[in-house]
Amino acid sequence: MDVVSPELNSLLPDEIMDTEAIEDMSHPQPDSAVVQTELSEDTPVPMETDTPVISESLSLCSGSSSTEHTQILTASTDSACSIGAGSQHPISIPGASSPQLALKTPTSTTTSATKPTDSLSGSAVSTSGLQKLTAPFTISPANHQIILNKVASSQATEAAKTAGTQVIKQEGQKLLVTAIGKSGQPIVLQLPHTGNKPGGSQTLGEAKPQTTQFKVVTIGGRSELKPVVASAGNQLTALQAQQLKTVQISKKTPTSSAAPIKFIITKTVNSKGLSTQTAVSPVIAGRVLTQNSQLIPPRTITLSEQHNTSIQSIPSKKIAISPLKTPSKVTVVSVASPTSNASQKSVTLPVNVALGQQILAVQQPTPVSPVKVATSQTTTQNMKPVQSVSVGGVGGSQYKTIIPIASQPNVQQIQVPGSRFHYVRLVTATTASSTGQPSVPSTSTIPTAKPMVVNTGAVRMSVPIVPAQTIKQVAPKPLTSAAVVTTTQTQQRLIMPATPLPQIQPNFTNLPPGTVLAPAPGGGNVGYAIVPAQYVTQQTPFVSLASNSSFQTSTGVQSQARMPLNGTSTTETAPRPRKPCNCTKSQCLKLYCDCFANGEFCNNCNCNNCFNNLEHETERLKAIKTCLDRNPEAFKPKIGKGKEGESDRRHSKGCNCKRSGCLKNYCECYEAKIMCSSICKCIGCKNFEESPERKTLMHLADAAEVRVQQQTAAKTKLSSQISDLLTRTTPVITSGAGRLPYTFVTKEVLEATCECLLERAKKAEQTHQPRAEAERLILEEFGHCLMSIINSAGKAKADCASINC
DNA sequence: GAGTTTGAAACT
DNA sequence: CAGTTTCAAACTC
Repeated sequence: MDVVSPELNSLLPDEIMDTEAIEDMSHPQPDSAVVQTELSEDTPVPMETDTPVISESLSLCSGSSSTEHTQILTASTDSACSIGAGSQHPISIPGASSPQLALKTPTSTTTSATKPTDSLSGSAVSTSGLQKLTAPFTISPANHQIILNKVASSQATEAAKTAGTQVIKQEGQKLLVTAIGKSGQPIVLQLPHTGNKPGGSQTLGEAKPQTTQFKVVTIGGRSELKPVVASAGNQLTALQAQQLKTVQISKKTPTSSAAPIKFIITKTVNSKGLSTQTAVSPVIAGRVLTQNSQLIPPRTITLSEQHNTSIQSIPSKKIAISPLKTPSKVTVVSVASPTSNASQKSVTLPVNVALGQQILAVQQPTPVSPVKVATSQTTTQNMKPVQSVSVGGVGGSQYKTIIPIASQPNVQQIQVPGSRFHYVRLVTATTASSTGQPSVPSTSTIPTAKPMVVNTGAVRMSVPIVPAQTIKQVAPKPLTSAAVVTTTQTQQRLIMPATPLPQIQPNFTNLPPGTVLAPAPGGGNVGYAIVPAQYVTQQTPFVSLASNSSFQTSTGVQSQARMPLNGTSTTETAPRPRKPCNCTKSQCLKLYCDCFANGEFCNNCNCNNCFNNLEHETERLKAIKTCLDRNPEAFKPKIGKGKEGESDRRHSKGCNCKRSGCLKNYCECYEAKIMCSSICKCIGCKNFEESPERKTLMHLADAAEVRVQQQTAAKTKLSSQISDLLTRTTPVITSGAGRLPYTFVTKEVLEATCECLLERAKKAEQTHQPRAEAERLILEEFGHCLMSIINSAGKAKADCASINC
């Protein structure tokens, strides 16, 4: 997991990147944006682990002139600010073997008056504990400049001077963010990929022939902007600079109907065991732009050895990451820096590591979308639409998409550790900007996976970790005027009434996963609907999210997205279909109903009097609220990570079995294929590690599975053989040789046979033969006919066979 | 497929 | 919080 430092985000300009400009990579406009992507096919990506120290600590501090892995970081988006004006802050990354790089951070007052108070100091980036930057640093976002240049490499320095470029690199993943609308200094951040090892291999990784995804995104058109890329050897060559693909991203004018998107940086991350990596396709909605190109990795600052890179004030903050996750691609969405007082701005920046997704969202100061939606607060203030966050990636091609959230700070993405789902918190603008503490106190977090929150004064970043989930690829869903958080695998979806029901508004922080907040069709500013995220895209007409013209541009992508109802999907990427429920009395509005419990609509179920659908929004919302009131975590997955140090999953509550011995599917633990733990209150439990009964069952299950596999293989083989046989016999039949006997019974043959039989019948009739005798004669004639057919067939075979030979 | 068993959810 | 009831899934025949 890697996260763009908050200061970096704070440096981002207010201008909205026109992502449309990057959609068409073939027609880049060179003077406003530079997007460069370099893929790293074989770079192993460290899996997020549950180790105590997951996040790497990156401290940028002046005075620490470590000879290892030091870069010059100069942050300034103001062209007037020269790199020399800033103070140099060497970054020392213990264990990093990369060449020295000095961090220049211009602290002096610059001409940029937009962010005079956004200075960032202290540990800005926390990467893996294995690797820490010892020196604190100070970045003056006011300059909108972060320049990372190699001290030893004058070329890089010069290059950095010439073009304001922010480069975030992780081994196998390189992210270049050009200077944000201003000809500032380049920012080069390296996200080292050294697995669990400190430093050392980072430079080696650059020297590897592996391809890395490298991107340079420049926001804000400045003709003087030039892509600056430091080579792996801290050498910036013209060729390398040429290799950088430049894409101009014109500033989005407010008149655009589309919701403003600052910019999105897609970063490819290789995951272990995943040899193949696909480039992230451009995402219309999320405007994820990924471009693969062979590039020499620029010298960057290592943000994280592992993919877990978080910016946090507490270096030892632990991020629980499920081992199952295999993030391979990361999309980093950069957002504009808030124009308001930095101290008042707080943004939760969730990073979904487990899903191979990183989310970096920074609120945009400029309100663009006028859509109002109900908030979790008692007030119904203007809420800015939240754009969907799509988590893509199945297997080896997961990519992370970070989409700028609302233009105002009233929407926060919430990652609930231990939850498989993403949440979006809607808060009022005042709430979001009022405190440095997380504005989502109600958001439950699992101790093992607490969101990493960095309060930099300008931007608070939250880096929550969610349990590993094998997510399904979901097409980016450019959602409209709604807060949409899309998860992929387990689509817990919730529908809330589109009609104004403030009195029954549930706590949004406890909404079922996959919740999509959408403005109610015709509901005005107060109505809202919480619908399954996937449902939104699948049932677009129903949701009518397009009511807001500001999101119309994403409809094209919406049509592409197909979301399942109750697990059913029209695409192969859809999750495994859920078993249809059979509820009869609960109206599918209680947790008895699995569909409801999973936040899904009932679809293709066998339930009676089902209210778990959009037609009963009110009832469903009430039921949801009731459930949440009873148990705020009612919609959270029961199976989560165990305690620290426990790698196994465990039931959040534990079972209460009495008669099943916890060896039947009655037991939730057993059903989840996990063993009972100390929190279970079961009696006569046999679902523990050493249980012979359990072992026996496991063996039986294994044997059964083997049998199933064998049967499947046998069926496949048989089918293949039949198919092959048909393939081989078809030409034979048509050619004559080997034709089956019935193939000789043609229409003509039948007619001739019938004529023979009729003729024989006429003869018998003419000769006044008895009926029995007539039948005998007819049958006899029929026998002759058959013999003739058979003889002809045999003769034909013989002839064909002789011809073929 | 009907009936029984089971344990979570809901209720008191 | 404990006991009881309700409920739907799991299971058996």
